Amino acid sequence: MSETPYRYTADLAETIELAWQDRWEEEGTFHAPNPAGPWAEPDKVAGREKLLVLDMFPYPSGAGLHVGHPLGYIATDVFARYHRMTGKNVLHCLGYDAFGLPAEQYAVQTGEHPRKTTEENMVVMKRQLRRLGLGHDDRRTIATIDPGYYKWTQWIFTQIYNSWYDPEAVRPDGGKGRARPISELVAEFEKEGGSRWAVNSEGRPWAEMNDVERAEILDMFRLAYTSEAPVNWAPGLGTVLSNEEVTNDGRSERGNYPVFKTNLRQWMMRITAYADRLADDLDRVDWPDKVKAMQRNWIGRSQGARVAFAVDGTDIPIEVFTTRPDTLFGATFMVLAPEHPLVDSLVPQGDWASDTNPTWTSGQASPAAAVAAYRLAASRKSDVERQTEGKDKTGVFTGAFATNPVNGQRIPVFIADYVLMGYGTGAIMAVPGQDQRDWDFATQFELPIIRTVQPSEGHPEDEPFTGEGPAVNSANAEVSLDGLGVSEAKATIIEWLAGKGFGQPTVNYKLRDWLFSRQRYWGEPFPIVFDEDGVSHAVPDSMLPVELPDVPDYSPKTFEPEDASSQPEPPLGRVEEWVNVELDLGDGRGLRKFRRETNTMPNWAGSCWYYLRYLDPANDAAFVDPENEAYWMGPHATPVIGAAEGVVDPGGVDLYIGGVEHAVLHLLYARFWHKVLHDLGHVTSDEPFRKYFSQGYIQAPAYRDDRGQPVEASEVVEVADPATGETSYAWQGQPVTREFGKIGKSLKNVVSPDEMFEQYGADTLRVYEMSMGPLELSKPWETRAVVGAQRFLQRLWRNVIDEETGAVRVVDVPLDDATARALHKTIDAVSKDFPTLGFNTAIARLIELNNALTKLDAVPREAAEKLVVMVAPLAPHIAEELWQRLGHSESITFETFPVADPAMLVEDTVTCVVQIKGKVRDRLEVPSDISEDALREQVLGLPKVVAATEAGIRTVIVRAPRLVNVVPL
RNA sequence: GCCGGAGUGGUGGAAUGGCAGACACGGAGCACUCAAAAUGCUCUGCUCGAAAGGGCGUGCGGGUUCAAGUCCCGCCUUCGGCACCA
Repeated sequence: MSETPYRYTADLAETIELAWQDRWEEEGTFHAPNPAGPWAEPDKVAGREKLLVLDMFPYPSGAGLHVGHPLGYIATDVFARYHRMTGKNVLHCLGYDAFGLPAEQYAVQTGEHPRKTTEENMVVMKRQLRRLGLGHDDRRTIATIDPGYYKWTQWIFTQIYNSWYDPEAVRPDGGKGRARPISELVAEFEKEGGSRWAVNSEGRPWAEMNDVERAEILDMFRLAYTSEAPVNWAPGLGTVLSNEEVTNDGRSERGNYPVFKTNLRQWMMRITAYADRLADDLDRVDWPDKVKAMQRNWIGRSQGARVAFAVDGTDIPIEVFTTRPDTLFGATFMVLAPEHPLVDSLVPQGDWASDTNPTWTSGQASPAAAVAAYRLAASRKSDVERQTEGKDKTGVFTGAFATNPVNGQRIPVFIADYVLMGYGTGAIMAVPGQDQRDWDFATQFELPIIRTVQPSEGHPEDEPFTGEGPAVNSANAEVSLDGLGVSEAKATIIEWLAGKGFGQPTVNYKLRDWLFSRQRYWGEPFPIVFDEDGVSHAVPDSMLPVELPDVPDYSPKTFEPEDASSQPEPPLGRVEEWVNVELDLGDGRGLRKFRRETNTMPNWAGSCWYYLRYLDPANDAAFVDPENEAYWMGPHATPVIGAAEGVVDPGGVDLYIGGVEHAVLHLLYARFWHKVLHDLGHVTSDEPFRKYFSQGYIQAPAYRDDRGQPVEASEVVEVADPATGETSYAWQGQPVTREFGKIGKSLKNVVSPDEMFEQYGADTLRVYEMSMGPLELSKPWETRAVVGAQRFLQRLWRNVIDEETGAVRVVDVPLDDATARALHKTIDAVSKDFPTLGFNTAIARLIELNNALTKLDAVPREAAEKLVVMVAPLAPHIAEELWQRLGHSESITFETFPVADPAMLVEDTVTCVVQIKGKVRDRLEVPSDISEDALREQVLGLPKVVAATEAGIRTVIVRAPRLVNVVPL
């Protein structure tokens, strides 16, 4: 029989934790009231501040959670629980991003319906999350695979499909450019003499066009449209991918399959229309600079000019984009991407001109032969090969010459694969004097180099100069840039070019439109049907959702991963009775025959708007009640900290925590959808995530044997060398090497939260994870160290409960002065740390206070109660239990967080540090309100100071009351 | 190559320009115990010293300052992101 039957052990923790989780569920403790909609409880909303705290949408993985996953969930939970104690109406919940590749791949292998495995995984994950004691509003746990959810995903798609971007329309905030219903565009087309009109390629006006022609015109405007364009095709996956899903070595982010560029008709999202707003509005949100930089980089906005170069023998000029129009006088040749559509019309018939430099011809007999050979070779090169070639420039002369508009010089036109068709105009003016790549090419092909910016002193002769400097060699009869700085020269030449009709200022972006269709089964079907003319139509709202049908075979047709010539075939295409339908779309044309779109949406679709559905998940009439959206997400009265003067707050989720791996993909797509919904008047907020915080990762030790293969980490033992005391590691008797890496199956280093619950309890796990270090840092997991968190909670428990009798042992006596001061210092520190996510330092302060209480003979009730309240956000179960045992019947959840008494924060006396020449030499207890003069005098009288200043004193720095620095002569 | 972050004890980490190393893990010792575990207490940056006390110390080299982990300049290492982006 144990002598301490009431000790806080893992078993007791489990009993307490399960009991409180049941009670929270029964009482609906974390149900957050809504102002409107099906769950309207306006009286509970009134007079309280709101707070919306969310985690990134998780995928319910079949392996369950490991200890790295809950880091962010615990952090948001602590934050949310803290704010409930400050009286706010806090909404915190979590759903499932349940469409996804793993379930589908499992289905392909086993024939098991992906819905079944996904739902099973969700059950496991739900259990694990509940066991953590997260204060989620469980009514709002949505899943993207529910038809009731994806009905609204499809509805949003039709909203985007039925919209166009009007760059001239004025927004409520005064800016220009917003989405408008496509019906308004059609109305303008139909208006005779209206401000907008359209003609098709044959010159026929709107009124005379047939349906197919009109659909083609509208596809040029719709924000969701189909287009035949080069897309990323991964034969090994059997699907196409967005640019964001392709790694920089030309492989799929998921599965690491080769990706090829193929021309296919696919669904696209016109995200480029929002490029400026997506870049500019980063100034309005509170996000890590790193993530803002990644988005800006991805959008890749650059200011420059478009300049047209006339070409000998054709009427069509070559248009280039340049960010350095000031260097135009140094343009000595041009380069087109091999795929550039003008190449064919440029290449002259017949043989090379007799004076052609032999290095330009690559040994081919004629320009046409050389170009054909080079294009073929370029098309066969993968992105990887193009990259590994690095700076070795290849290319070939087209035989054509263009004219430099500023000086009339005839300059040769090349094709080379260092110019990319996907950026700018796919053609450049080459300025070797001021560009490294052009310099390399010019050197290789013996082309002239003219410096048009004076290099700085000492700049090597044999290198291009890309820095700032005065323009040289840059004048014609009408304009001179000589002597001007780069930005003045740019402005001057652009003005001249524009006046002459040779060019105009322009802005270019790296961002491409978002490829939105996938040839997969496990995703949202498009709410789109095609009529017998092949014209697309949105399915009317009344027919949503378009439910995902069952199929005999879940796999898209996959191919040899290297088979670039293969074509995608979506699985839904095999369900003929689903694909071919007769519908009345309500457009007055009655029942007609249609074919359904057989592609499905990418995984990102469901995660682009889920945070909005949390706000009103039971609403059948709308994706979210506007009042609920305005309440939870609406703009704040004041902009975020650090935002520029005059900026309007965008609103959005008050705190969003998730991994930085979604910095570009999810966060950019969600912002885009949100802005469309904002423009169309469906949401008041202009950004989805007002404050985003990217948490670090938890890494765990992994071990490899002598062949470099990972071995099961849990079976590795630590061996201490008896002679040197150095530790090494062994697995089944063999020596292994240790490293720290991402937790997962591949490194065999998974630590499950289930093990932690069993050995320590959820509260201990929560405290340990929050105490490891700053939330934004990646930190190594150390199971051995978890015991520190458990000891803290155990001491806390013992301060309140007698381990032998189970009786409450706090005493109803007033606080002594030292305890009161320690308590209020802790309150002060902790209430600064919680709102700023400084949980590691908050825990350190709480441990200090708890240890101070441990040293008392008996713990005063006031100190114990306030400590328990402060611990509650971090370790809610033990706090609830102690709170109840201290005699309270209500949950601690809404207890008011203690407020520090400022009078208790000022000490009567403080330790003054006495420095001599900046080094600490003595200490002195002084009254905290001591005057500078009195302190100086006292310090100068100290024996050590007297001894050190025998030669005299140079200066004395007094920072009363904490520091005096005496500097002797 | 470009952009951004990080380098502090044996380990994770803490420090509005003002006592470097809070708190925790690990380690050492002591108490309790027949013993062990658990728990409690003490010590724990390196170094010289019996001690008192001293010297050194926040990746490296400079600088600013009475005073630098913190600010500035130049490097090194490392981790992310982007990358022939005109």
